[in-house]
Amino acid sequence: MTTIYDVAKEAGVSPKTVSRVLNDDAPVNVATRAKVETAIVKLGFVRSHAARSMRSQRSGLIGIITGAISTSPGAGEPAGLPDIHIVQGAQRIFAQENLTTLISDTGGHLDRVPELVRTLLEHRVEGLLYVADHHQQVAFPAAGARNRLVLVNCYDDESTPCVLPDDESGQYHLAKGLIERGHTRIGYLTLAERQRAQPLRLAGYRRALAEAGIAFDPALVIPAALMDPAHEYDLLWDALDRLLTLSEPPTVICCANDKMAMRVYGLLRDRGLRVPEDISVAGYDDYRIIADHLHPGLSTVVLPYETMGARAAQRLLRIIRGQQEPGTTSTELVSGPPVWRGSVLSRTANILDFQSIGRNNT
Amino acid sequence: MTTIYDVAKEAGVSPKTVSRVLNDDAPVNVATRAKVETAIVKLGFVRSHAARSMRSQRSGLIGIITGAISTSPGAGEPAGLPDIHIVQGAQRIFAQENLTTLISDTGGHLDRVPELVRTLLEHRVEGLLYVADHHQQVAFPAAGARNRLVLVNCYDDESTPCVLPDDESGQYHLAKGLIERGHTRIGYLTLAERQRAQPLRLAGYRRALAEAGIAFDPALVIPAALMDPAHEYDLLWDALDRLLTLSEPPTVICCANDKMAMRVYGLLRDRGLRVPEDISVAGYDDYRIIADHLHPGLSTVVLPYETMGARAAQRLLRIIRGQQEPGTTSTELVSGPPVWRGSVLSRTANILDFQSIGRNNT
DNA sequence: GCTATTACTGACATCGATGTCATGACATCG
DNA sequence: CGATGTCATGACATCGATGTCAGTAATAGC
Repeated sequence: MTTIYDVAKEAGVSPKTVSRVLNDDAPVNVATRAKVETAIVKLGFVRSHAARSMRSQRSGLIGIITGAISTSPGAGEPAGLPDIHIVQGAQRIFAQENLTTLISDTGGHLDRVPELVRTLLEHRVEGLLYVADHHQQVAFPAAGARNRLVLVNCYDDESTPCVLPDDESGQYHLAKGLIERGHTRIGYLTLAERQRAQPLRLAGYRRALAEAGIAFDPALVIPAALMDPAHEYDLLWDALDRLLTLSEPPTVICCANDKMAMRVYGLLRDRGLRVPEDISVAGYDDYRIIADHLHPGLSTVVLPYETMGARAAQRLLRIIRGQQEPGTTSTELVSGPPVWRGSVLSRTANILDFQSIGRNNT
Repeated sequence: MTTIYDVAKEAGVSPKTVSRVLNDDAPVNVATRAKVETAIVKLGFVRSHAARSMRSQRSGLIGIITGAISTSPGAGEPAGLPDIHIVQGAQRIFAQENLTTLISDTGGHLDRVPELVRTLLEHRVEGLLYVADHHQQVAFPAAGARNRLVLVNCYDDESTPCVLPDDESGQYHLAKGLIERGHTRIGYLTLAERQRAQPLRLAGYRRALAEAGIAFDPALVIPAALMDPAHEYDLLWDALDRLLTLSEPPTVICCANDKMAMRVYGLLRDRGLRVPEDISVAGYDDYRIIADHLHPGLSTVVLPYETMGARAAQRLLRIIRGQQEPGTTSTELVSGPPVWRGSVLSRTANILDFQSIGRNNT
């Protein structure tokens, strides 16, 4: 590899002058600069990041720890949008700031995290992002990075700064939108109880009902997702059956995520029900590949992973740069709007029209 | 940051001895080693990668250039499995070898590639992987990395080593499997003509037909995917309509990818056709989120991205280490098997049964 | 016309590790 | 018992850049 010394010799100047040309540090005579630049091109010189960052004590690196890249197929994937989108959003911000991101993948083995953190620290990352694959509590072994760490999609009990999805608000706005569209019997196939998002979303659902003066009916809310996907299908079939055989069945079914909604499409079709003419369906996540391409398109709630990643990145930058945090709270919530596609029928426009459709097809 | 000098002072030894403990280079007295290790823990010492790699001339870094992370929603996504799986496979191999991967994202801007390459070279990556988002020809500006570069999912005209999906074989085995299941009229909704995979897959389709002695009927093969997804939907509807209104319509429809198959599910349902009782459907990619969760499950062909990534990584390692390449060819094909799920009806078991089903529902 | 800046350049030390070489204390061998 | 080898350790140079400081020449200010 050629060094600035080679370049200096070639151009007949001192190494320091080459450095000045490279960094545009201090004034350099145009003729000198030209000579140096010619030499650089001629020798194909490329700066050594190692030498540079060693001297300047700045690595220009940000570490991201995630399981996104290797959430292996088959491993208990906790249903939801792939967290790679979070990484995406963060990387966008860091790239703008000329920071290189060093992405470390857990490969699904959480016990490898301390090792990964160590590697990142060896690279002298200036900050660290920990990205979880779903909203959860974690105990991140930050070892020496505690004060330049931001958690994304997770939180801990040490008030480490974190960025979380606003599950309550998301489900609230979805339910509110459904009510505005004339639905009052809103079925809800939920996540497993112990999923962190679950009580939050349920709270949002109930808030929307309460605001509209609709009584909460526990029979309409059934858990239909398990951590273990193996038995999930039967569970879903059963939950759906319970909803549809109620004496006063729902006119719309909210699903805990888009993947579940996709299955519900199939199950409803098996029962001879059309979406949305006979029954409306909504999801959660706005998992584009599903929501966009299902037919009809799936109404759902944006799980704002990209934004969360970007926010976390901005927050980390503020911390690194020693700027005062705007608020004093460690938790930052990011909410995503509902997206309305064909899967939800509006019953407000013309009730009579709806009834005639219903009569023809039930 | 503490250095080995600090550790040396704390432990009362020379820096070199600390280095020896760290690298387990040369024999160190157990008592000395203990002192050093204690000092390391006490001071929270972490090696500097920069200094290390500068001296040893080994970075332990591999660069990966991809658009995987930021194939932004909305940008003309060329339908297919997200290339993140390729990165995944490669990273698995590199992690085994204690190499850290530096993932550079094009952010969808191909013109940023030279800049990314430069950054990677500044980090003195020992090898470079370029990952494309679909099977295509590229002109990669390798600038100085030409001899430690492997292309994945793409190839160039300079015989750079590359790893590609075996599209011919994939479609061949799918069609062969369909024929074995009693299908002879096999509809095929293809990719756009200029997609590299298209002629290859068509060749596979025709080879299977030829081997079974079935005449090729051009009316059964219709392009239904565009590079621009905006008009794709109408195109697909029209293509499907043409297939279904043939005097002798197909008993199965092969789609260019799983996403298209998902849409076809919906369109077929609109026409009152049941999958697979009335018509079978097959996809391509084995995009798990779709293929697994559609109802019924989608029969498709594995696009072996994870394996391709791993193979490319292994190949790059061989190149870096100066080991002789096994073959002399620059191109390495990786084939993926068909996966049979519920969307394809076997007509071989009992033809009469099938006919009765058909009569009831047509 | 003399001082105060500014433009431009280079010598040298330094960042934090490791490679090379030297050295002393023992152990082993013939 | 002397020659040789191994263990254990440290002094010193070095990797490739940049920060500090110094110095010269040209320009500006009064």
